[in-house]
Amino acid sequence: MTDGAMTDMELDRSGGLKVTTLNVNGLRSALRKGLADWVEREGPDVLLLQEVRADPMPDALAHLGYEGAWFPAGKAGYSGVAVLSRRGLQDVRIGMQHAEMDAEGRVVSALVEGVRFVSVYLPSGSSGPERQGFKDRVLGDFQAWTDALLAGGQPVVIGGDYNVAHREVDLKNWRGNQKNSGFLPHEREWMTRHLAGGLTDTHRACLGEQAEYTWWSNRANAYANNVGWRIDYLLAAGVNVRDVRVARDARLSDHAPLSGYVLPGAAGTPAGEGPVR
Amino acid sequence: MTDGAMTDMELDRSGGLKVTTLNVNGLRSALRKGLADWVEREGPDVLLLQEVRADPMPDALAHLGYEGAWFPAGKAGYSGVAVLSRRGLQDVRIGMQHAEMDAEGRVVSALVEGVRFVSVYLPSGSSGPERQGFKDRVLGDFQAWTDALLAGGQPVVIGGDYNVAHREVDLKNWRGNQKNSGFLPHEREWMTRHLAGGLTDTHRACLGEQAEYTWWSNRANAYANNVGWRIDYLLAAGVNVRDVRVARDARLSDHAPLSGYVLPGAAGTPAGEGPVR
DNA sequence: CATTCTAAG
DNA sequence: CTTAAAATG
Repeated sequence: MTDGAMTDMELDRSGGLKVTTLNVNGLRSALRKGLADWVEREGPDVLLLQEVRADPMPDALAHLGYEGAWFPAGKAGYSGVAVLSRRGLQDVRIGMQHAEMDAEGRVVSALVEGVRFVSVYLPSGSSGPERQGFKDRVLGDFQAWTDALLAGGQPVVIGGDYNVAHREVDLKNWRGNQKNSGFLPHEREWMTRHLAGGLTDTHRACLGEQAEYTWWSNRANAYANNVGWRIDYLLAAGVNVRDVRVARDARLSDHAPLSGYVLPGAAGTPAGEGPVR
Repeated sequence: MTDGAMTDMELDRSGGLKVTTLNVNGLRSALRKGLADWVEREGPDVLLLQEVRADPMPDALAHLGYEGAWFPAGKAGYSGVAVLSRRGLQDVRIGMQHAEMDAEGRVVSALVEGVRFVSVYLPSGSSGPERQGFKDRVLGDFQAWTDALLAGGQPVVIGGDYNVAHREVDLKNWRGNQKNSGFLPHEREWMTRHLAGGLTDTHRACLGEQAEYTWWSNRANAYANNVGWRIDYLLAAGVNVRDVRVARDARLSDHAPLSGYVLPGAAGTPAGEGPVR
């Protein structure tokens, strides 16, 4: 390798942390579909899981060197998040001190090599007005929680299923979904404010204006027809996340894994610097 | 073929009706496992099904010429019986005029070529004292119902899951099951009285004292180890049922199909005339 | 349409 | 252990 600027293909990742976020839609199901092999092949240092839908499974990836911080929901088989790491795990924080969110196991975080990694699973509103009302309330509360987190000045990476597509490019049929949960105007505006609070949408920064989805409904032939939504995010503050990509072909759940490289020593610089409209 | 007495292997079955009884443990499941192919291959004229666990499925075997009389339980996905025939179906009787039994879809019958075919699914008592109490009560009521049916003098074939093994030879571990539902002394005595009411246990009549089971638990390796129970019966009054056999290898559910040939013109003669101790 | 849980066997 | 349904997404 030569001195000077490196292109994306020859990016120096030594010393960085590879991170993957994935809504597993049932960890046991994802394991049946080959999650362990995928993780072994891809080798993320940090794994942020959502919809674990099981009690803590410390043995699931222990043979690959991962330890975990688990936060199941109060109700069995429902929701639940985890942070797994093969580079150690410090200062685990269970929940976000929010009775309703924490009853459903929706936020957990831990420090890995000085970076706080957050796994978050924001509620779906698609089952009805009651859950949409819950979602609307907790979006504001989650924003307050991240504001406080960012105020600490420590580097932060948030990975998770937000159940919100931000912009028209983030779902196939944006016109037909303007009245559907996940692409409601106030949800999109909330996401804009969330990012404006100091978080970079690292996937969009790497993508430019290209369409790329992270979730496809199980109904119809959504996956085959690529009728998807980008509702999973890797957001970062005070740290660079490069080479973000979606493993569309992994098929470990109805979501695709979203991965990137967290590079040290770049605090404060938004990753990628792509245009975010 | 020569004149004179025929051996079992050269039995003349022309003009007879082949009947099969089978607890399908979910008709949709049995269809997935190849029930339609099995029926096409075996060609029973009358099919007596138990634990249908579905709303009536008139299309399931219609392509093979079967019409049916269905009696689902009030509760979806639970119990349910049916009589299917490819030789026509007359005078269908739904239930046994017993509120509790009929709420659970446990008895249905119809006339085929002058013989009344009954499909019955007697309750299991294995889930607890409440259901055992129910079972104990309805055994007597079912006996009263068959007494009345037999009093009519018409030929009758009853096929079904009785959830009772009659004698020691009818289950692998009779010693260990003397206190378990399905082999309780009073259940066995009830079965003795039931048969004494004028019904022939046609399978035992064909078997002699040989052990042969019709059900194997899904737990452990009951099937592989042949740790089974004979709890499904083909009982007959006023008609001969010959060549009764268990299709152990069908694997359409946790029960095996039990089939025999109902021969006409033999009213009043117990089938097979094997020793019943 | 897929997941997990439950009730039932 | 297996089924089907229920709740949830």
